[in-house]
Amino acid sequence: MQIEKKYSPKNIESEWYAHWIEKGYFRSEPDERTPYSMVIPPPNVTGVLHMGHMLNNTIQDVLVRRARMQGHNTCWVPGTDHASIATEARVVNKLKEEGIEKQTLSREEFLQHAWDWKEKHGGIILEQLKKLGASCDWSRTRFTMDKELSDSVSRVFIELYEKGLIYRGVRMVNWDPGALTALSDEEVVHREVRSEFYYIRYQIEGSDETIEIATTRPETILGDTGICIHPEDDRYRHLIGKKALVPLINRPVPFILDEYADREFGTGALKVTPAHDINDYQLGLKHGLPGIDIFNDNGTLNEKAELYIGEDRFAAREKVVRDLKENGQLTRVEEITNSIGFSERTDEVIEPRLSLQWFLKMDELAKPALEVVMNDTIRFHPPKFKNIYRHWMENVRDWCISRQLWWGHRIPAWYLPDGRFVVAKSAEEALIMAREKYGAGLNAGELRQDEDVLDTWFSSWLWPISVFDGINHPLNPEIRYYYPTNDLVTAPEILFFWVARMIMAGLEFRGEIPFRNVYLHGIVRDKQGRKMSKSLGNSPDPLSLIETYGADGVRVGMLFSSPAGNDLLFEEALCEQGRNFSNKIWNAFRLTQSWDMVPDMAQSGESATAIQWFEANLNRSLEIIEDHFSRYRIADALMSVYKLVWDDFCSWYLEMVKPPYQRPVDQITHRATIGFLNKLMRVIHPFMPFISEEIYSHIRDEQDAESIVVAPMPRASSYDASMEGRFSFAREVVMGIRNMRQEKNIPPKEPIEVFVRKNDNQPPDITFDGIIKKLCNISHLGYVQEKPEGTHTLIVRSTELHIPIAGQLNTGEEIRSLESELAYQQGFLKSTRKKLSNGKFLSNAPSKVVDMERKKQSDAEARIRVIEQQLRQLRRGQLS
RNA sequence: GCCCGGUUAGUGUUAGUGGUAAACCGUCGCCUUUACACGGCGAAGUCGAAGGUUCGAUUCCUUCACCGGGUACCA
Repeated sequence: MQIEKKYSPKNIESEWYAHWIEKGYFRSEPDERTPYSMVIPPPNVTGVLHMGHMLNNTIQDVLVRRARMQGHNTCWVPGTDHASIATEARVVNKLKEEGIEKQTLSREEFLQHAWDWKEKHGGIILEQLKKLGASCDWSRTRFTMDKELSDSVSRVFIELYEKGLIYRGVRMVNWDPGALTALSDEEVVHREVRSEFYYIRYQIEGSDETIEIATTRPETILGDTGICIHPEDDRYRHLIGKKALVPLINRPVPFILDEYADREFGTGALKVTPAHDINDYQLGLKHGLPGIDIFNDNGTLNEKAELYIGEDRFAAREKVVRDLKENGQLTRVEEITNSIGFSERTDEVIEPRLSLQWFLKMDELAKPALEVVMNDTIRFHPPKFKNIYRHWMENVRDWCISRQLWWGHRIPAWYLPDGRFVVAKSAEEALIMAREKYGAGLNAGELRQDEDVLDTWFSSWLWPISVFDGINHPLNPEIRYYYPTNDLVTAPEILFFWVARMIMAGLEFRGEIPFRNVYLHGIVRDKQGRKMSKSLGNSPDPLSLIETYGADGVRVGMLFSSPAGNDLLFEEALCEQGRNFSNKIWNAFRLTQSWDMVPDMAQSGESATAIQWFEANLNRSLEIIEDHFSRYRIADALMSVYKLVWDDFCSWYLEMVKPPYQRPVDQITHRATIGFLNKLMRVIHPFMPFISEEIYSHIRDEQDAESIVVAPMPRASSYDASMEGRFSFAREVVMGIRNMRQEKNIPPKEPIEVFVRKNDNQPPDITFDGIIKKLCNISHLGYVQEKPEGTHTLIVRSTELHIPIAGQLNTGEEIRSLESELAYQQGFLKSTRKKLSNGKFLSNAPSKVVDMERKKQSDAEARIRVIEQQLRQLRRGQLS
């Protein structure tokens, strides 16, 4: 068989993926096996694959594939999210490009456009995930606005309303003047910004006196309805009962006394604008000040502002400043840094605004959801996120769930003409309910459904339940089998948006946690640590990465630098490393395929030892890998696999058993080697699904599973633990000799002789002697009592290796290197001696440590003896 | 401001430990050896700073510096 020298993943990957789908390996139906279920964090339906998705889904796929090979009935449910704000904005923009304004369309017409857009562009990302190798059960693909899922949303809305947890009320909300909707607290991102701090002089009514007030938002003076001063502030106490005139519009406003005013900050006097600041709002409530809302929805000023009507708030700010300056009421301007809220979606500056919205009470939902995380019923990986979670949960405020948008789940509330309302599943039920409640005479035309939709997260929080239809049909066999899911893999960014709320929903609607483990991975950043974004243009195109390095290579590259919870500084070189690893595996395979196997050939002792050693090593590594997985240390698990394959299998094992050029290999060794390769492919399959399947398909036995996807994951079994120690000495010898060859310029082809002098009275362990001979091209390996003449000496631990060297090269350099080694050893010896002569050390340190110290001392002494002896000899030679 | 987390080789990524330090990548040097140059062999660190506890601290404690995250207030 002719096998390419370089592994090329391109066709292999797409063919295997198609094959897996055709065989239905990713499909899951409830059966008698233990389930392993997981839901995908649904990407935005209009989204395209970016590096964050690649990382997120690679991790999930590793977990799922491993669970599948461990015999679980695995179900990874894919799907997408309708993303109200983002999708609506895109559809609005697209319509604008076609010359259609949203306002000119009816709700139904707009939604038709939105659905068309979704059908056309939605779910591209899911196709892209297939390129990555994601082993989702595609037959279960869900969308948050599917019928079942939408029904689930209104059902829980009604239930929570009836329980009194959902209420409607006027509150100060975060208004996004770009998206024209209210947002929840979580959708506001606070950033420190350099701002101007304006000092403005207010006239006292009926007097020449003025009072100075500082503000960062001078345009809001037009909504001022009071001035707050501290009750004990002597500077201003005399003003009580008087009124100040709001500059430019001369509205008289009263002084109020409240300890909220900070005497140290600004001028100590605070303007109160109850309609546009949460603290002012509370002050206004407390002291009976009216609120004057001077802004329109889009952030322009309305007629209540009296001035600059129709102008944007930032333009109005400049004009207010200009006009105040002109009339001398602006006394000075300072630079300050303050924190400003921005919309997470549109990046508009959030306008705090009084508004009638729907809210969900959080206290009762938060308590049990906090408890299950703090007591590790749900485990966070890494656990450091527990603290952050607790902090949020303990300070959670009610959730504003209504959005002034059309794309999403419409709020199931119907209003009577007088504003009273009912909450019901449908218009029909609403009518019946309204008649019962408010009078039989009502007709359908008099009821109007709420215009708003629900926050997207109000559907996402049900995701682990609703994908199995567990809200509408709580006892259906699927939800009972798959819920709770096992693991959730996501980014800490959405810990509150999503994870916390899923936990609340799970406990509230199922009485059970939604998942047992939450794996939180970092953000993919570029090499300079910047978040990858379209506008920076610093994100590589995931699909072209896959094209270049293969999905296996990219997966490995992403995972290499991705310890749990830490951000990942992505470099393309990591994918290159992944690709190189593919190639290494490929060539190991190629080597085994090039061997001629002769059935009746006797197995060499070296091969038998090599097999024993690798068997032990493999099991030890499997133990380590299992431990890493059990602690969700996926990058570490991969690193262990990488070293097992590259170092242990390729660099050591294959070199040990490799037959000389064009010579055959015996049957036992051949079979064992293929068996190892088979196991290694299975261990590696969750990380590199394609190349492992390709190689497996060539080497599998008749009785093996037909595909590696469903082959059993090797498990660690008991092994000869002494092998490791014995081999590690042999490895030091081999490395020492290789090193010496390089230093002395002895080509690998030239055979050498080695005479070993042991400096202890133990019989030598010759287990690896044959292998050492083979790996170092040693023609004769013997044990001696006396150091032979004319040899170069290597010291491994306290054993001397004497190697005759044809031409003595560079004695001086050798002396120098021995001298520096001697100095190091002497320093080392000195420190151990110091310890051992310290009575306190001997009496306080555990005896194990003291023994170790004694062993170190005797080893060092032995080494020093050998070095000194050799130095003497070299110096003699130099003199003569 | 408060609360977490971090600082270990090269303005890289991370393990780890009360007994003079590991891995990956990168860099550099040598090697085109018959699986693989997408390869092989090798080199380089006062474990952020200062104190303290200890026979002994990179590890435990305190303070500080810097970085990251969360969160509050900021008129």
